[in-house]
Amino acid sequence: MEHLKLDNQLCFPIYAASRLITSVYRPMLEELSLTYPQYLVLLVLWEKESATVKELGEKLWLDSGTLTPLLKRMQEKELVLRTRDKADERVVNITLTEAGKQLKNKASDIPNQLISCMNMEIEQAVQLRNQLQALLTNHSNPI
Amino acid sequence: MEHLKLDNQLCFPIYAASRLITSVYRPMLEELSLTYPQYLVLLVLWEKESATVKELGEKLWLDSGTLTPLLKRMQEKELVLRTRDKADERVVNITLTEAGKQLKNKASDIPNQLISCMNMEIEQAVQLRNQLQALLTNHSNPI
DNA sequence: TAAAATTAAATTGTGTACAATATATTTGAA
DNA sequence: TTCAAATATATTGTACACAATTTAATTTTA
Repeated sequence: MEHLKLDNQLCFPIYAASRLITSVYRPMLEELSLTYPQYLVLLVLWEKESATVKELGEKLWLDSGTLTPLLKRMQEKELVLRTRDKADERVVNITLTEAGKQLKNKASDIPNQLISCMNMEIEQAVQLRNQLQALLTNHSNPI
Repeated sequence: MEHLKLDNQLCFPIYAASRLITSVYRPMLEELSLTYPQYLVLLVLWEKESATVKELGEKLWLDSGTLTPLLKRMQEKELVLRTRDKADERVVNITLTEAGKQLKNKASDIPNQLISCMNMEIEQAVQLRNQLQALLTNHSNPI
C-alpha cells in the first residue's frame, strides 16, 4: 500500500502546482479583470486574431461546456465578439475587440513577473516544461 | 512579446497536465464513487485514521470553503464522520467509517494503473515529482 | 434527394476552488 | 476578569471543469 501514500504520488504535486500557479497569477490578472482560463483564451487570440470555439477547445483542451459561459463573460467585458459563421451556422467565431487587442500591452510583463515569483532558473523551467509536454503527448488515454 | 506565446509558457502545461491526470483518474475513481479531491482526503486519512479540517487543508492546500462541502458529501456517502472536538468546539474531527477504511483495498491498484496509463518510466516520474516539489517549496508567494 | 449520421455549440447538473465574510469558540492582554 | 484579538469552521457568491444531453446545421449515404 506504499503507493497510496500522499508523499509518493506524482499526481498530487501536479495538482498542487497547478493551483499554486493560478494563485500566483491571480493578483496580476486581477489588475486586468481576467481569470487564468480567460487569459489563456487571450494568449491564443493574441497569436491568431480569431478562432472558433472548437479551435480554442483544441488548443486549451476545454470543451464547450466550459468555453461557452467563459466566452460570454469575456464578451460582456467587451474583450471578444462571438459571431455565428456565415458559411457554417454551427460555428461560432471568436474575435478580439480593440480593447481585447490592447490588453496585450498591459499583459506583456506577466510572464517575467511569474518566473521571478517562482524563483526558478530558466533552464529548470524549460526542462520541467519539456517533461510535462512529454507527459501530455505520451499518455495512452487522450482526452 | 515572445513570452506571451502559449507554446512558450510553463504554466499552461502544468494546468493541462493537472486536468489530464484527473481525467485519467476519473473512470477509476468513478468505480469507487469518488472524485479526485475526495480521493486525496482518503489518502490522508488512510495514513492518519483521523484529521481535523485544518490539517486536511494544510496537507492538501485547500481551505474550508472547499473542504466543508466536500466533506459533507463524503459524510453523506458514509465514508467519514464529522464530529466537533469536545476539548475545542471550533475544531471538527474527520474520521474514517468502516466503509471508508475498506475502500483502501479497492483503491490499492489505482497508483499502478495510473502509471501505466501515463506511459512513463519510473525514473522519469520521480524526477518530475522532485522538480514539482522544488517548485512548490521555492515560490516566493506562499498560499 | 430524403433520412441518417455527424458536427459545433449550448444547456443542465454536479463538484470543485477560492475570495470575502460571518459565526462561534478560545486565548491573551490590560 | 473581561474584552479584544486570534482561531477554526461555515457560508455566500463567482467562475471554472466536465459528463451528459439537447439543438441546430451540415454532410453522408442509401
